[in-house]
Amino acid sequence: MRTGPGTPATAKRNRRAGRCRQAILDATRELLAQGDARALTVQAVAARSGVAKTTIYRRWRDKRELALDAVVIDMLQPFDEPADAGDTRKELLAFADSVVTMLAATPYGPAMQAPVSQIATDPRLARVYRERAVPPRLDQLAPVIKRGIARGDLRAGTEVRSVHELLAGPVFYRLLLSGAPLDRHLGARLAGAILAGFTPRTGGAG
Amino acid sequence: MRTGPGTPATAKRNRRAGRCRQAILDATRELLAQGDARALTVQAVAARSGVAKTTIYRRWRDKRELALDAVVIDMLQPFDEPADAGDTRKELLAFADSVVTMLAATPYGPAMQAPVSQIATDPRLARVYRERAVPPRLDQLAPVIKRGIARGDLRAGTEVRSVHELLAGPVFYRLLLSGAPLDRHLGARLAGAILAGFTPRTGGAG
Amino acid sequence: MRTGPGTPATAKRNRRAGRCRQAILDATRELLAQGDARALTVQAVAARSGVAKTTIYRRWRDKRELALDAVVIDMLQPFDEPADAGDTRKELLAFADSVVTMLAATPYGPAMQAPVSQIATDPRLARVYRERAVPPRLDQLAPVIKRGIARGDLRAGTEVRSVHELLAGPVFYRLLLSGAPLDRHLGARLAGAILAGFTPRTGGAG
Amino acid sequence: MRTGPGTPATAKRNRRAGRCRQAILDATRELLAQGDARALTVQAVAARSGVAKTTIYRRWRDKRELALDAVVIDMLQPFDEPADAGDTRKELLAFADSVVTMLAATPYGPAMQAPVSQIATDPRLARVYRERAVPPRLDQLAPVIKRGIARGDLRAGTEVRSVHELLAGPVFYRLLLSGAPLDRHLGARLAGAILAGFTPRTGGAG
DNA sequence: GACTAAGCGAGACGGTACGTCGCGTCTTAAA
DNA sequence: TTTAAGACGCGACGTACCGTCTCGCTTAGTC
Repeated sequence: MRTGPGTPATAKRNRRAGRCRQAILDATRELLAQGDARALTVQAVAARSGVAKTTIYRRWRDKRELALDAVVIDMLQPFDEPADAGDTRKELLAFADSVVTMLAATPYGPAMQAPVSQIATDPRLARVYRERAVPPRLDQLAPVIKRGIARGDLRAGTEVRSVHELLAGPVFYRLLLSGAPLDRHLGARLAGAILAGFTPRTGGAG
Repeated sequence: MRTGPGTPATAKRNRRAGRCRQAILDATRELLAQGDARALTVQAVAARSGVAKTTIYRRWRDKRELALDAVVIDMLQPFDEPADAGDTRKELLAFADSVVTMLAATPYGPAMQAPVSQIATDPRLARVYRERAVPPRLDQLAPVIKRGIARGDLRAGTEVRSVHELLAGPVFYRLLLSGAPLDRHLGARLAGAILAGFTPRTGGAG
Repeated sequence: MRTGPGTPATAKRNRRAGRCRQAILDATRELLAQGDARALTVQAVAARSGVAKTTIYRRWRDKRELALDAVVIDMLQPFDEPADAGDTRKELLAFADSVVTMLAATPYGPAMQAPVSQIATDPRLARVYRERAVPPRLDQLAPVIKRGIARGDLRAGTEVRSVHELLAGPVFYRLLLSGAPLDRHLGARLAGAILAGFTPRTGGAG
Repeated sequence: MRTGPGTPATAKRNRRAGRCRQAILDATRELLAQGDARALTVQAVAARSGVAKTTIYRRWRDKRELALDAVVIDMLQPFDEPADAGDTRKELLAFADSVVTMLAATPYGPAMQAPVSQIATDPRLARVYRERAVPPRLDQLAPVIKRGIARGDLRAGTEVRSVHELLAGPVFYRLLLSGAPLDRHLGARLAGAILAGFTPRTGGAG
């Protein structure tokens, strides 16, 4: 019913709400980055962000959704548009490196572990992840694959999803299970595996 | 091989203790298999196994170690010795399939999710996993790689660990993150990737 | 007497908190009155008072402080101001009877046993008892002694504390140890002992 | 049915059993003497006495009976026969001092607190106390009273039990509740109170 | 001097209560 | 209307002792 001043009021409210939201997400990421999943406590987030616990629950159903939200945002932000480098290996490498870099970056890597591991145990979170985090990645990878096929570097019919699994799977495996470092060589090795596996002869796009 | 008065006592004690231990681990796996990580409660394990809560705590430090123990045992059980099939692709496929099969099996797959996610967030558990679950797998894979190199199917210097990552990583990625099915084709695709990547020409061991 | 915006808030909060507190103390006394010290369980208090266990622990450090609080309140409530009866024997008798009556009353007597026994074994509780329960009693008795001395019924220099010990000690002894009844005669006998001991001739205030 | 050699067998058995029993009681007293009632645990007694927990439970129903047994023995041991000193005050003082001394002695005083406080909360223990610990005391005091009456120092009809309450009550009150010291003056004051109360004139047996 | 039975040690076990932690709800005052 | 502040119900945690039980060993007394 209110007219006129309603819009600026809403704007102001949103501005305040936005500040709250941001403070909460920041605090969440800081806590996640500590590497101990148990450090992420709603009360700790509230204390660190200077926000009331109630305010957090008003916006997120529970701390796991909050955690997921905090990191999905991170995963979506550093997106460059996929560049045509004229070289399939380089493009695959660029993609693999973007995955490695994101997960290796401080504080994103440690901050990812808890939410990602929660994805594994909560179908609802998994659904959010699959719907919000994966498709953009596939969209980014698809043109690379397409050009690779066109160049004759990749087999016709190569599925984007399969390549993505092969590139991302080992990275996550290191992050979550083996604990091996996410170093510079990993991206190259993965790109190489896509092109030639571990066969003696260098792959077609060498 | 010690005989004498000590042994029967120990045996009997162990028999009783063993029954307890088994009941606890079984209950743990059943709860884990329900797919909801929060279903795994020490009290629930106690109730389901008909064992006192204290007995559980007498044997495991907390429910996470219990969970890890329950699944590590599962991971270690289905071990066949790696057979020389005379065909690198077949051997890689056999290995990949063993991973897929184990994680796909009911109730082991779902039961793995919770502990695996905990491994990701607890360095102590991660260490246990790396020390107890990974080496046997690498030991199993190593001769396959060695024979593959000898046959000229794999590049000299191919690292067991890298191959393992490439074979296991995508499987875990599906299980934990993407939720894609662990089907029959996955093993073949992974073995193929090792041998030829996604290049048009069939790999050396085709 | 502070007014303003703060007070109603506090009042309302206190009203709720007060209801909780009262329910807890009531349940505590009921359980104590059962005569079996082991019946006093925080969980039982919670169940009986319809309050969460945590709420109890938010207010009292442990069940012993709760028990002490529950009975100290009882000991402090029935305080009349010490009346000048013009007769030392009567005044001493009134005091002694007030002790007897309080400890004999249902449910206060049985309810006292457990906390009192705990006072005996916990210096911290003992301190609370001495600081909160004893001084009011001495304050009550002091004018009686003073008037008794003034009347020539009591020796100059008679210590309040000594008289109190002599009046209260046997009552507690019956309650806690001998189990003898806390009857009507006890107060009179104690008052008489103060005035004349058990000597043949009636004491000065006879 | 067995005759003859049965008795020595029992004797030897009893000798071993006696050693056990003694070790247990000693350990119990040591733990009680620490002043913290919670220090008395069956496991601690077992550990300290070098005896298996089972052995303790074979002889005592629970730790409270054990504790009571440990101190009742102490209360019964230091009995001198009541001497005719020819002076009622001296004899009363001797009795009062024996109570004070026993409860003040290390480690008996602190060791008494826990069991005595348990007497207060367990009718079964109270019964044991009344039946085993009190009568000997009364028997000891009775001749003193009798002689006091004969000498004209005490009123005819003075009840032993009343005098005992008046002498022992304040001592226990200090020990258990007020925490006041069990010093030298206490006995004298109590004996004096019996004889003259707190009246100005010295009592008949001064 | 072997045999038997009783007591003892060791310690796992089922169980009760403890006191703590964090969740997510709810109420209330103030902005 | 939204927020901060925080009490509350709740469920699980991991711990401490309890008192019971089983079982092998030792020891004491019998044959």
